[in-house]
Amino acid sequence: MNAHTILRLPTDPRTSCLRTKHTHRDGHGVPRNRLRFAPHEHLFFQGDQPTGVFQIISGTVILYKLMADGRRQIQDFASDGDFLALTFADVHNFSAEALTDVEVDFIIQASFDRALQENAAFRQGIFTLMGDMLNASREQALLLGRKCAMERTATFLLFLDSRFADPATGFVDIRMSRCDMADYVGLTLETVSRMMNQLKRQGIIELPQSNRIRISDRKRLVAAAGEPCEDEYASVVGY
Amino acid sequence: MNAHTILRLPTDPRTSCLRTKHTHRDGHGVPRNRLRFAPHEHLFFQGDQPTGVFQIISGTVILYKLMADGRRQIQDFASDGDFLALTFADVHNFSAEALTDVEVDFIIQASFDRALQENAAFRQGIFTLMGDMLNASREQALLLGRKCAMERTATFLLFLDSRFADPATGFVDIRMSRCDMADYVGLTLETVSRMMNQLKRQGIIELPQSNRIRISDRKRLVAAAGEPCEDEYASVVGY
DNA sequence: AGATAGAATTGAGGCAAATCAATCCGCTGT
DNA sequence: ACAGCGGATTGATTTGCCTCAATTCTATCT
Repeated sequence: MNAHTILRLPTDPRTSCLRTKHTHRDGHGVPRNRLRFAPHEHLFFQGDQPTGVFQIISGTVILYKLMADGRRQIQDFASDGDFLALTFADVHNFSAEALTDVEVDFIIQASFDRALQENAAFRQGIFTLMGDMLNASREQALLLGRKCAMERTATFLLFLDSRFADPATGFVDIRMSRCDMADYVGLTLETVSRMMNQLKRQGIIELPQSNRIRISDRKRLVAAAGEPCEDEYASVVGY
Repeated sequence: MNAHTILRLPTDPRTSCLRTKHTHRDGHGVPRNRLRFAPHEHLFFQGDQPTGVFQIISGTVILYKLMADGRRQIQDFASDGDFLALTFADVHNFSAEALTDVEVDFIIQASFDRALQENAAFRQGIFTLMGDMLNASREQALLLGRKCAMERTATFLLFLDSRFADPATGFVDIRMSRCDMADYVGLTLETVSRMMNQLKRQGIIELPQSNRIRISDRKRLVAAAGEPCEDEYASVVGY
């Protein structure tokens, strides 16, 4: 089942005050508060009112949407350097849950807005990041809308490798469960497990433990991921 | 079949010069060139190098990605007021094709970047728009990853209604084919057709012609679209 | 070491949507 | 009015993934 019980423990305001370490300032002079979250704690819930922006210092955060019956779609696994809650809406329209121990810097909305106004380099960085997030989301839409189970799984493993591989050994320590993977690629956990073990049997990946992977034949894995339209035609249009 | 032959007629530079009407300036003082495209013409292709930004004045543009074997995922139906090609990457990673007759304003990259630097109101508008696009894309991911055929179709019809309904009559003139719809919601055209006719038989929508719709029972259509998680818990967290 | 629990794997069967195929419908042009 | 064509609809069948269920594996605790 992808449906799962979500522990919606309301974060106690007193506790969250305790979270706050002393305010520091980043390279752009923006004041930040360092916060910590344990696995399964929520940074915010869908429906909450945004009060500021988070930047992840360490750890991984799951961004997801829920349906009424518990079906879950994971939008992203955010990690070091990523910004969360870059919204201009009046409510968050997804939830953010710590997958691992997480350290984040919290920037209150007013400080963030001011930095955006006054600091061109900061603004450029945020713009680029939003563009990247949009690209990633649209790539995920292609995966979810048009790829088969094996293509989805292979694509996801390439994503994991690009984000979390140990540069020395090439191994990826997978932090999320099969259910989390399934809820990201729009399959069931059983199907994800089957596809991964099929890739292992074919000698495309090493899977010494269930949460440890290495790509042993990248070319074949890329092929299994389903190729994008390669005949990319660069039209020479002189507007 | 979702695979379809794409006419990749390279836009002749001379032709595209002829497109250009005289430059005018918008309310922010940004220079714009009015361009026109006929149905099936491309504004740009996946893989092209971005040269500027488009804003749609009238008509509808399909944004889509292709896979090597022709599978297509439509990302968005962009219409009046929408901006296209708001990218900071060095290549477009989707294609943009006119669905109807289209009028757009083209803003060359340098002008756009300057406006972004100098004009706070313009910047705010673009920021908000990018946030909206990201939200829309993530909502589509939920649809593609976790909704069944009927939910997808109902959701899409609500989207059509919200964007294209005639405010006087409530009717929507559907401009795209069943194949286009299917490539947006990740189904086949046959399944989309079946779902729409099922909604018609149930008295939820009127479908006097195949390209004309009116919602007659919005409540039931919303229910058929699959409800989001309504127990949205607004945690009172005082960071 | 043995017990226990949670996660992952593996198998068997069912079902929703895809595929394949045949009309049907609404155009356009003659 | 009629033929011809592309798109939409409808039906029959297949299939890829889901569902349900049974082990197996791994980690933790006593």
